[in-house]
Amino acid sequence: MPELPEVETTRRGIEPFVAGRVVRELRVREHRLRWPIAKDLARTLAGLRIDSVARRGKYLLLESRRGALIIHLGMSGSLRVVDASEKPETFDHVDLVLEGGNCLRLRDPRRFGCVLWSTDPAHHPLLRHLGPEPLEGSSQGAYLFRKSRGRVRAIRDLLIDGRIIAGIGNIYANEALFAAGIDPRRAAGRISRARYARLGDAIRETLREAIEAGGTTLRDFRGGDGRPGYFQQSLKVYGRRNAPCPRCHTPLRGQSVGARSVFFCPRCQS
DNA sequence: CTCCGATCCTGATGGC
DNA sequence: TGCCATCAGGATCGGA
Repeated sequence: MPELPEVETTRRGIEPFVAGRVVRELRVREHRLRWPIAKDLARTLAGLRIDSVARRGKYLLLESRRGALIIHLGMSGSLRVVDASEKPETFDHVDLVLEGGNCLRLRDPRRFGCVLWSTDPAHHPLLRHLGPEPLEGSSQGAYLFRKSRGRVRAIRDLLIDGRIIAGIGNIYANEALFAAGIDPRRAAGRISRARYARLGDAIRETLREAIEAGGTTLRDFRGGDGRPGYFQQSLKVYGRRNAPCPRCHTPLRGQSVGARSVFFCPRCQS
C-alpha cells in the first residue's frame, strides 16, 4: 500500500513524537519480516536518542548519532504512535518504546516490511541503488527521458522501478500517466522528450496533492496520527475500470501489464 | 545490462 | 451464509 505519499504522511505524523526522544526498549513479537529483525537490535537501540525522522523513497529512517533505523512498510505496513500501555493486536509485530511513555508501533499483516539497523544508511544495500527523489531538485522529465532511451519495457514499469526513480508505486504511476496523457503500456524508450517533460511535472503534482490529502487509504492505511488518508477520493483512474474518464467521459480501461494492473483512458492517453 | 516471472504472506472481495 | 478463487499498494531474486 504505502507509496511515497503514504510514507511521507507517516513520517510527518510520527516525527513530533519521535524526534529528540530516547529509546527505552524494543519489543519484537514477530521477527520474521521481509528480512528477519536482528536478534541484537534491542541492545543496539536501548538508550539511543533519535534525532530526526527522514524519508528516502518508501523507506523511513530514524536517525541518530550512531546510525539509523531503516523501516520499510512493504505492502501492508503502518506505523502509529500509541501509549506504551496499550495492548498490541494481532500483526502488531514491533514496539519501539520511548522515554516518556509513548511507543512507535509497527503493524504489518503481510510481513513484507522490514526493520534494519545501519551505521551508514546512505550506503546500505537497500538504499544505495535508489534513484532520485521525485520531489527534490528540478523537474525529473529530462532525467527520465535520458534513462528511458533504448528501453523497451512499459513506461508504467519504468516508473515503479525504484532504481530509476524512488518512491513511486502502481497507484501514483497510473495517476501521473493519466495526468500526462501517456498510455501506461507504451515502450518507455519510444516516448518523446516533450512528453517526458509533461510526465515529470505530472509526477510531482500528483505526489504533492496526495501528500496534502494525507495519502491514499485503500483498505486500512492510517497515518502516524491514526487518521486515514483522503486521496482515494481524488484518484482519477486507479481502480476505476469502466468508470467514465474524468476528462472526456470515455469508459476507462483496466488490464494486467506484467503482474499488476494498469488503468487508463483509451482516448486521453496515447 | 535488461527484462520478466516467481515469490514471500494475509485479508478483502466477488462469484456461485 | 459459506466456500473458493482471485487480487492487492513492494521489491528482491534468478534465469532467459
